[in-house]
Amino acid sequence: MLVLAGAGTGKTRVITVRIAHLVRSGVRPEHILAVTFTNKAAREMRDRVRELLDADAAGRITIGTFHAVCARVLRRHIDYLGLSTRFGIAAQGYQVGLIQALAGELGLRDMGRTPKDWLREISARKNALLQPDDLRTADASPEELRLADLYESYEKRLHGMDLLDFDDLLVLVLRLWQEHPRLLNAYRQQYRFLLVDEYQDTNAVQFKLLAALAGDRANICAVGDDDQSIYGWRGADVGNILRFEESFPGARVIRLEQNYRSTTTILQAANQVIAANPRRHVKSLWSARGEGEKVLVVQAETETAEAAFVAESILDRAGGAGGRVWTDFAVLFRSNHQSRLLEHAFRQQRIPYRMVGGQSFYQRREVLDAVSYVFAAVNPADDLSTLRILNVPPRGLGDRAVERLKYWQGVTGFPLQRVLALAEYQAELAPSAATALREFLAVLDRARRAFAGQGDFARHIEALLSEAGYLSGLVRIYRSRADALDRRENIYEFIGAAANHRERRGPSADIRGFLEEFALMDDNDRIEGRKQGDAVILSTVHAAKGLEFPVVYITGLEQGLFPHRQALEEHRLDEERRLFYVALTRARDALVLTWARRRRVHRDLVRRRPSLFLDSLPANLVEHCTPKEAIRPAPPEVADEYVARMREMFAPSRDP
DNA sequence: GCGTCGTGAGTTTTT
DNA sequence: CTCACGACGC
Ligand SMILES: [Mg+2]
Repeated sequence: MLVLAGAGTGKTRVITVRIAHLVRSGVRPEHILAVTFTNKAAREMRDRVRELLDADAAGRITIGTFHAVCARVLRRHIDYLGLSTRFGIAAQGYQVGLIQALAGELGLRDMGRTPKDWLREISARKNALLQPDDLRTADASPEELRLADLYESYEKRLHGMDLLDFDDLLVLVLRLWQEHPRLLNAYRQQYRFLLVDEYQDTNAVQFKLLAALAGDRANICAVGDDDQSIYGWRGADVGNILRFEESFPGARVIRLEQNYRSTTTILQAANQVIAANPRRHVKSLWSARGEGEKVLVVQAETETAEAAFVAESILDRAGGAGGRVWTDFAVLFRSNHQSRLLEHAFRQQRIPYRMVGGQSFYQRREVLDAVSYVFAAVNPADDLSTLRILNVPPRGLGDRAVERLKYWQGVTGFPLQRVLALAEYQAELAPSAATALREFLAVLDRARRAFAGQGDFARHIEALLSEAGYLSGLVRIYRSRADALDRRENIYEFIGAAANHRERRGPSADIRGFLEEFALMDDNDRIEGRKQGDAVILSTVHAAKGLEFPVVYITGLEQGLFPHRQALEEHRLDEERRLFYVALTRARDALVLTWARRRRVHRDLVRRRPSLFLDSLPANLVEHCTPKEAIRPAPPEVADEYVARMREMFAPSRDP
């Protein structure tokens, strides 16, 4: 069954209700697999199932992202493919480091491509199920051949260190099932009922995984909306949802047309925007929620004024008669960096805020350093982590020491940590550096043994970072004291996440389980205290998928920003428009769209033009204004009351 | 040969 | 703003 329906029609609810229905009609919860797009969505789904059924049943259902579910499969069975079940997961920052090293070795530096570019290319090939050899066709360009080489050594090195990247999690499960039909059969027996949310954003591998698991029985329930496909850049294929009936013959397609979320104004605006896209399933969405406010388009003079306006406007609306709390407001943007200015404006106005999703925490240098210390201790074969932390803080092991290290590795073929321990190598170092090196190795060794035991690994992490001189070295690594303290705080967030993991999982939890979870999580889960509390939500449009808010601000609606410059240049506007559609349809009651006439880009102040998406809104539903006009002046009596209250606050106390 | 400081360049979206 | 890289002083 496919539920193909527009935004706000209750698609996700269909899945939870169906799960409850299945269990009530006698299906064992263990036989149900529900796949969501994010970990947060998985958690929410489990919560809702718990409400509909009970905690026991909810706990026995498998609910998770493709990546989380696949990681579990590989933990049990990846040895069938000749890889270790003790694998670690390499997050993006880690992959970038590896590509950088390999690009250097293969002479691929300075080719006008960043490591991230290479990585994106490799990831695209992997998700299309292409092996390096598949790229080496007779008519392959030199460029493609270079990519094949890089791809091949990347995988070899990664897997040689018992590490998998995100794509591997999916690709290797598929390979596992293809090469071992008996295993596949066992998983088919296990997962007899498949439910998939956000189906429009599945990619080729994910589709094949589902098809393999469904088999002939095809007991699959997918929900999605082709208009909300926004991950094409990551290999997602809208074709999966458009071809559902061919892929799963006999499947029913159900359409839902009532939107329970938005006012008719918001819905009509969104409908008109998305109507400009070709090749889509046209849907006639309607809402019984009434007309509501007009869509407000606010033109600010500068990007700072734009951010200030958003903060003031929220303050204004929150104080109004609507009885709004902070979480009723969401501010959405195209790119992560746009959050900076908004955060600053919110801090100035003392408005509490919270970023949704994001990967920036894991990509922070100090967090990656801390993770690398733990990786290097847990897995002595992890050369990349070892190299990363070898001279952090400075131990006198600079370029020359690393060059000699590589030489000896070439001679012996040992992993780096073993080379570092060689007397022949150490003899080439300055005495002070050799001493520091031996201490470094001893600390890693102690940590390794500590992690192998059953103890509290959060404390072991702290001990490791402390004994290695990393925590105390922060003040030397980073110029300013404030910077060092900030970074220290982030490292303690990492340690706190470890403690938190152990609290939840109990004493049987181990460091590998924690590292896996930490790699798969988003920042909100990584950072304690980011989770709860009444606060305005800041989010990229991508990360806001599946969420809804009473009042939504969409900022930076300018040519080049939203739609993004590259999408404009490469004529990839359809997905940008879907993204705008997703943004619009997050709103229940009110929409405020903003842009700035001038904006600082890099170092220059640049004149901006309004987004072409603004032109596609129905004129009769939109009101244009400046920040000043958008914020209602307080009525006189409110102003009087305010003045009176201030007077009272500052009046001399009448108490003796 | 190591470490620090200054300069300049680059910034979509995420599991 | 943050990172990578190169120049320069130790
Ligand atoms: Mg949904």
